[in-house]
Amino acid sequence: MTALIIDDEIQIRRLLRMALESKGYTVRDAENGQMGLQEAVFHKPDVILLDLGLPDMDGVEVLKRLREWSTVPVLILSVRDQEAVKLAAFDAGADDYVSKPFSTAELIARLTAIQRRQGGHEAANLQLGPLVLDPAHHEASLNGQPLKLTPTEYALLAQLVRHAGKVVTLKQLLRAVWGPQAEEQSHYLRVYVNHLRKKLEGSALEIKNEPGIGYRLEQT
Amino acid sequence: MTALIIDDEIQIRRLLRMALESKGYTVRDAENGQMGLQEAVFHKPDVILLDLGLPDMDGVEVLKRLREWSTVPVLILSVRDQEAVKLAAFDAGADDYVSKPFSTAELIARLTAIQRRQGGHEAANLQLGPLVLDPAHHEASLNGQPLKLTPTEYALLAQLVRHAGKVVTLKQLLRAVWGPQAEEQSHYLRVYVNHLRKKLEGSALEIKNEPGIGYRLEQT
DNA sequence: TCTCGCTTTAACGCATTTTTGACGCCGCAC
DNA sequence: GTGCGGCGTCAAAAATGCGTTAAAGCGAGA
Repeated sequence: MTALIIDDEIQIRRLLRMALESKGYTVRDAENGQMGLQEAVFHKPDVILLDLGLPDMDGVEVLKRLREWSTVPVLILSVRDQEAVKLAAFDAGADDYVSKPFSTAELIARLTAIQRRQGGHEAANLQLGPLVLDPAHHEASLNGQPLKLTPTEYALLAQLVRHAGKVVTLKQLLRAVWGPQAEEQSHYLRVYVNHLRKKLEGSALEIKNEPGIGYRLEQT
Repeated sequence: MTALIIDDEIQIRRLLRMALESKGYTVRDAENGQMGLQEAVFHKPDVILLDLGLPDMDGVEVLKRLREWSTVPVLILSVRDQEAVKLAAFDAGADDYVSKPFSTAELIARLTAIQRRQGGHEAANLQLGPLVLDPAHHEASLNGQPLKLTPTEYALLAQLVRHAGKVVTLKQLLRAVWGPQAEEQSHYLRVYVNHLRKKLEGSALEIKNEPGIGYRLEQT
């Protein structure tokens, strides 16, 4: 379970890091918006703590950019307590908003609440027929047999399983697996869908293509 | 989308009811814990607003009982702002905690955030009679049957459905589907309208031509 | 440094989709 | 009746997207 802290004040980062690590989180941090977004793309944290007052760009802007491709839970930290700011943050896709100064215990409690809610989708095993994905360990099994997948293969398959039976657009898949800058690189998908198809051969699962739109994972 | 308010103060219930109804919620309410739990069992609301200071039982106790069988999102309202109370509430399974007096706008924003996370909010489908378009998945269905459309066909039909019953000019259609540089290429439309008409055959929908002006999608 | 496994890039044949062009029809003006 | 413009239909040609395979990069660990 990893958390990403995006805040320019080092004291805050230290305080939060200690609190989170004591709860078993792996913590990464970033001191401005740009670096925060990069971290998010690269390390795919399970939760993000985002300060609104960043030196390089507005926190709400960071959140908007993030939401273009990620649904990771985001808790906003801010010294500003004005209603308009709060509403803008929630509107941009924030999950919670805590004003500084804050109680770390309450912060952790709110974080837990967010992740518990997220848990219904994420923490529990993803399952579709004979295929089981374990997000905690990035492992998969098919018909009870372990299924060996590379990290990229796993990420792609997980995305398909989450929307099992429904079409997932090329852009959605590329954003989720390779990041927003790879939105147009649809050849990645051709290669990796091919890998997955081979590994799913003989099972009741099939990855179908909807030409020009995306892919769909189906149980036959 | 229905909300359940559990609070003993009638002013609060009225205030919340108005705010929620204006946002399109169906609202039910209860003035004590027992009735609240009954309502929850019987009407299965999509979200619950729970006051901690109830006359018959402690709000946290209500929440615990509720969590024995339900995972419905719960937002706590309370006059008490002590940390210990908050932590107990989160620990019992609350999704958010708002202290009275509160801003209704912020409350609604927090409610929306919770429900967004829950997945209750889904992108609005375009619908016209037996035809449903799902923009999130670029899928279409007619009379419940999936309808196979190429990307261009989908884009054109979506444009017509958005202006269902009204004439859409040739230029508008061409700009929306093929881009502004194709404004004059009205022969594209002749071909694709033809495709769509064939695929809509037998349904109650018809694409009519208004000579020299544009096309109109009608329910017959 | 070498090896191994994973990711990225490139190339080719095939299927589908889009574009183009041809032709006939209808309604309207002359 | 004749000519004309916009429309409907069809089918061939061109373009695009997909599946597949293999080789070239790349980084971590021996």
